[in-house]
Amino acid sequence: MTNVETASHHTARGMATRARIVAAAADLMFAAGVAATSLDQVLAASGTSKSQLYHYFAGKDDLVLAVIRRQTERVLAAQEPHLRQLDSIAGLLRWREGVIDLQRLHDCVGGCPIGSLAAELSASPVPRALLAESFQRWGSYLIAGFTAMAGRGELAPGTDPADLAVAVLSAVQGGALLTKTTRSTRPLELALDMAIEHVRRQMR
Amino acid sequence: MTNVETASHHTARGMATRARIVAAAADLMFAAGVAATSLDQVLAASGTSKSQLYHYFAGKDDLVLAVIRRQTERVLAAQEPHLRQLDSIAGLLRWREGVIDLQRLHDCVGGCPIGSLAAELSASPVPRALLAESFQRWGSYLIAGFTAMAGRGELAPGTDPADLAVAVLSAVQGGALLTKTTRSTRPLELALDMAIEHVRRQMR
DNA sequence: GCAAGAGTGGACCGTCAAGTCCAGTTCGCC
DNA sequence: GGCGAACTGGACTTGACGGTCCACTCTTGC
Repeated sequence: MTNVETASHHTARGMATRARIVAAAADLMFAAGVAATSLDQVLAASGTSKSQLYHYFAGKDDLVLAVIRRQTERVLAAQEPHLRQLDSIAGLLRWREGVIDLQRLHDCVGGCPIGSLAAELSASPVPRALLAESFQRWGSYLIAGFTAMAGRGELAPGTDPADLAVAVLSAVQGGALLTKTTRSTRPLELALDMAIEHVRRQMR
Repeated sequence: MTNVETASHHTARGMATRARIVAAAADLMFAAGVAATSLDQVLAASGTSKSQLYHYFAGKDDLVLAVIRRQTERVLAAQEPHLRQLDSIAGLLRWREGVIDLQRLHDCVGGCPIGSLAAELSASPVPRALLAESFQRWGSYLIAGFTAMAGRGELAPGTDPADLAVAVLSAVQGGALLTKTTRSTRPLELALDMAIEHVRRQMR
């Protein structure tokens, strides 16, 4: 009954309300963290009431799962223009700019929405599994690009696109964490430079 | 009056009590996060009472600062055998093993103690500043190693040891985050491999 | 047009968190 | 040994939080 993305029993108005709740929760949790965000804050920010929240979600934990899904979609959507062209150094460099611009947009506050959720929630099994899946989805775009490069014979034989993707993602996450701690885009820039150099090094 | 590491007004017994509180808090917060750890849990785990905690700390925020300091010391101490020999690829590889073993020791739960605190606390100015300092201290060991390499002419001219250190630290943090999310040491291994390759690339 | 059920508002409750307070004990020092 | 300060125990206050409940209003399908 809860946690339904598609309109099974829900009307258009209901879905809109649900979406408003998730959007408000995602913003607040991005800014302050999951634990530091109360349901009352979410209700105030979304202009809804307790009964509505519990009409659409089983509880806070369930809402958090919806937030994870939403943030995953948003992160991927924000990179969408670049994600499908990660099959060349030029494409990776364009993606690099996009990722860094995104951090600048938020003044280096909050870091990576997915990464922040992962840091806070990966002690709990269910959110952790969902977040692992989010990373995997993100990584799949990198893997697709690297696989295309390998298919064109641009990658040294024996290079595993999946391993390469994990390394690059690690660089993004670590760079984003240091960026939000130091309030400077520099760490993210350096980490991404390293990662792209790493890819280039596998080329031949 | 609070937050005194050295024995200004405190007796040996008092300092021991204080240390027990910080130790218990650090362990609990490492396992579950800062927000998810209550003072009552800390008291129970340390065998102390409310009045003692508030005798040594101004409040939870103040206790958290002490926890940051303690975890920083612990992380650096755990790497101590390797930290002073980061001036060669061989030294970096030994350090790599140490870092990975540490994650294995905790079954990939919790990630990097400093990184986890940074992810949760870098929205608040005071903890954030302290954590930035912790990263800088950590990085200073890397910088020392790279500077020694540069002094021996092993690094390509124009290579900035500080930039190199930030990139390597980013890899560790990102690798640790993915490691705790996927419950596998693989991401950390791949990230560290990439980072060390990155250093090697700046050589000669 | 009229049920049935989706959607809504907000009062209410139990719990547990941080933080306060005070009375009592131990310690360090003269 | 005795005085003051450090130290300790735990009852207590206050408030916020997640969660429940019920009365009420819209929407929709027939």
